Amino acid sequence: MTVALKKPPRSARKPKGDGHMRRGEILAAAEKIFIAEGYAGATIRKIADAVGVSSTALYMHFRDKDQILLEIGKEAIEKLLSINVALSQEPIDAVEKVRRMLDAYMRFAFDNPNTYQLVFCGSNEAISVEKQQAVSDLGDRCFDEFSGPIREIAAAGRLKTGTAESAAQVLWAACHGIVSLVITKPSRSWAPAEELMQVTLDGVMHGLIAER
Amino acid sequence: MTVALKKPPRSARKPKGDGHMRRGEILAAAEKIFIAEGYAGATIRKIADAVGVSSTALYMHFRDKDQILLEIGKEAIEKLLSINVALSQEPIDAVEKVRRMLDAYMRFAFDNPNTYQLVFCGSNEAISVEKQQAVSDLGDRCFDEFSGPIREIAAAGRLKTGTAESAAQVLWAACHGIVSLVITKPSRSWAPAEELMQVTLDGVMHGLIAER
DNA sequence: ACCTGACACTAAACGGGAATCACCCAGACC
DNA sequence: GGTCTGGGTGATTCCCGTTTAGTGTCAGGT
Repeated sequence: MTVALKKPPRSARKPKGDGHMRRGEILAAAEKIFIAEGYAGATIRKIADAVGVSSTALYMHFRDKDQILLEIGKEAIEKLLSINVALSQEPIDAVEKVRRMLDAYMRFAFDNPNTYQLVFCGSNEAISVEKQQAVSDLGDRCFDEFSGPIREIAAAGRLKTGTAESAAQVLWAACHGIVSLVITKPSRSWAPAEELMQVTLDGVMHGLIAER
Repeated sequence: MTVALKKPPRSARKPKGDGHMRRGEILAAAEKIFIAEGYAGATIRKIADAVGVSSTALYMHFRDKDQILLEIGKEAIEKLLSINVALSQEPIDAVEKVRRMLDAYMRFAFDNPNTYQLVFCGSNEAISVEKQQAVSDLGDRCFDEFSGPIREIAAAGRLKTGTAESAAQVLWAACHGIVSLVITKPSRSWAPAEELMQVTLDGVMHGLIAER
């Protein structure tokens, strides 16, 4: 008498996804779950089930959970970076560039709330520094694109207060502030998002940058 | 041969902390750990060990982990609220009130980074709405104290843009933005905190509120 | 045709979180 | 005495992320 199989072990084994095929499948499933249920909701087991594979299999392709989700964040930020790069090359006034970059930034956040939280509302020290290096670098490059025009403005003597460095950080932070609050505290009663973005942009631009 | 006791079971039982004494002990221990190690670092077991009691005992006094930490947050926000209340009663210009409230807000955040994160960088939906009702209410009252002077300013026709509601939210958000970024991304290179606070305040006040 | 090793994959287990269970015991009250 | 009550306990449950030890499959050398 041979060994009786105790369970149908998943209706046979999932065939190999050759090359980087499986990796892509995992990312796609993880992104779907992550967008729907956030960081905590996107568990290794759930992702694995969605792919139709054992949870261990994910570790063939990614070092750990954070690497999966940061990869998703990376792809999202690449889009943001490309918007900034495109804007920075357009032949428009530096002030207008800044305004459009910040506008794009806020819209990006509202469109990808979970990803935005993952990357910019950094689950504090939960994710180690080195792990998010790739994402961090991309964020830096976004910020570089943004601070280019700010430096132009500063060089033209049109900064009302602060240095190019602090002004860039404050402008960025003001936009981050409104989107992060609206995203993380959806139960509060907020003014319409469009109005908040508008008031933030107008207020902060006029407050920091002198009229021509 | 009788059963050997595997461990000395804690050097006898911890005597009862009568009344609300034990509750206070737990809060004190939890606060210390939470401030030092953040939300994830403050585990039920660690807190219980620090008090010298089994982890189960904490559930005698608190419904769950979040209630312990939110209680800590509550106490901290009460301080912030009392600052705001005191400021709102001083016989000074509404604009000056707003400025001082925002300044106090940012300093509070830098002084209590972990508490600030817990309350204002809300681990999204992780903590259910009802659970944080008490803290939320306190937050609302802080915001009410803050939006009082803003409404005064709006009524005086001195708002450059937006309504009293959206202006208040944007002012708050700008301050939240800078402190939350500095707190959650300490590895980035930031301008000095004093400068960031200054530039934020100046920029956002001048940008939203007309000179007298 | 046969080994062999690399590879994608697996079940099972580990350790550590929050929370719950059934029980225990000291003291108050009758 | 008895009984109730409330703070206390160890063991247990459930779910995490991650690790271990192994299994099936296939390409390539002989």
